[in-house]
Amino acid sequence: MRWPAEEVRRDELRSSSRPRVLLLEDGVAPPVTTDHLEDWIRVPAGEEDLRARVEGLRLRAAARLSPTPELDDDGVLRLGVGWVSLPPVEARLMTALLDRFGAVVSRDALARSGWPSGAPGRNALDVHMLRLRRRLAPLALAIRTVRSRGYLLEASAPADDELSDAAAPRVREA
Amino acid sequence: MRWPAEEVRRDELRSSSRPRVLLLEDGVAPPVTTDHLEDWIRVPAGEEDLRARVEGLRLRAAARLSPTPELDDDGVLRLGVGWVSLPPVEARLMTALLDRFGAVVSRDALARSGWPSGAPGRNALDVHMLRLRRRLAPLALAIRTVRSRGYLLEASAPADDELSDAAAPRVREA
DNA sequence: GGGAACGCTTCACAGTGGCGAAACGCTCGC
DNA sequence: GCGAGCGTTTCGCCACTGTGAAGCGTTCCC
Repeated sequence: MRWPAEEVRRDELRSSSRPRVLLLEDGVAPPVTTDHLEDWIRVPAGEEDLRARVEGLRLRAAARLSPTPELDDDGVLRLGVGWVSLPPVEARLMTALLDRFGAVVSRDALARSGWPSGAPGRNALDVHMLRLRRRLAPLALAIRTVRSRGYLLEASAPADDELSDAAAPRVREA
Repeated sequence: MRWPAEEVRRDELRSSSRPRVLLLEDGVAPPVTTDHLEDWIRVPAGEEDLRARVEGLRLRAAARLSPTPELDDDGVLRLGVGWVSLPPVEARLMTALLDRFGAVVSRDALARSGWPSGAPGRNALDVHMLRLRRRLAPLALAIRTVRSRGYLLEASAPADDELSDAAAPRVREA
């Protein structure tokens, strides 16, 4: 969109939380904003530069809609503004889950990830998954069980999704 | 900073979650990232444009992290309107925490920062962290323990929010 | 169909070690 | 001497981890 010619449209997009790139006409001062979904570029500009601005903005907007949790080297798991600290074993388990975020990770792979030098009793994994679930709840992350296959990490669905779970189709492999 | 000449420095800043503006040299492709704390501009560029990029980034960074406390050379720590004075050892510890505001600082790093010429007993650090906590409380700053990892400095307000918003069942473990 | 086997969840309990906190004593500058 | 800063000792709680076992629904097999 053009700026400041299309100021009205900018405000509409802003109020509906949609991303936008302002094309600055010559001699116009750049707007300074804290809005993460807004960017600007002075025209004329290279095709490549414009594309980079749009693409970067698109990625950030997507990341905002389905935020990916990040686990740093100190065992701190961050998602949005919140964070929790994970003890060593659970941090390693979490790494395996994050590597395949949204996909199934087998119990075996989890055990190898959590205890690289040999797993303890079989039940240890179960207990740690339970503890991880409880730690993750405040961040709106959920670990789903895929029976006889493994576990899957995903963003916690809103409450209504969980309620329908009882009568819902089980996640099964075809 | 320049790009891609200073790529190493870019990565350092990224990993410590600090904002940065990349100055693109002629003919270089712009980087596309989801990092909210990074921006870029192609040089040569107008002084005004550069300032707008920096200022926008600064505002976003400030909005993301709460206001950053400042420690002067006399051991006076200021945040907003309030301030406290820190004795030498605690001032040095505070420097280490501020350098990585919001991230975990290991006990080891803290000990090296607090006692550059060799650390005293093991528990001296614990006691000083306790004393720091009490001094920081009036400024609404909190030092969080990340067990077996280190300590983390943050604004103390967020914690209350998180506790109150969670309608979760009380989670306790023996 | 019905019972046994299986897979997962959850609780209860114990050992180990990290950390919090108080109390005490020493040193240094005013 | 007095008070602030600093370090040590000591005690105790609790986080982290692993084990055993109960509960429950699903799957398998006769």
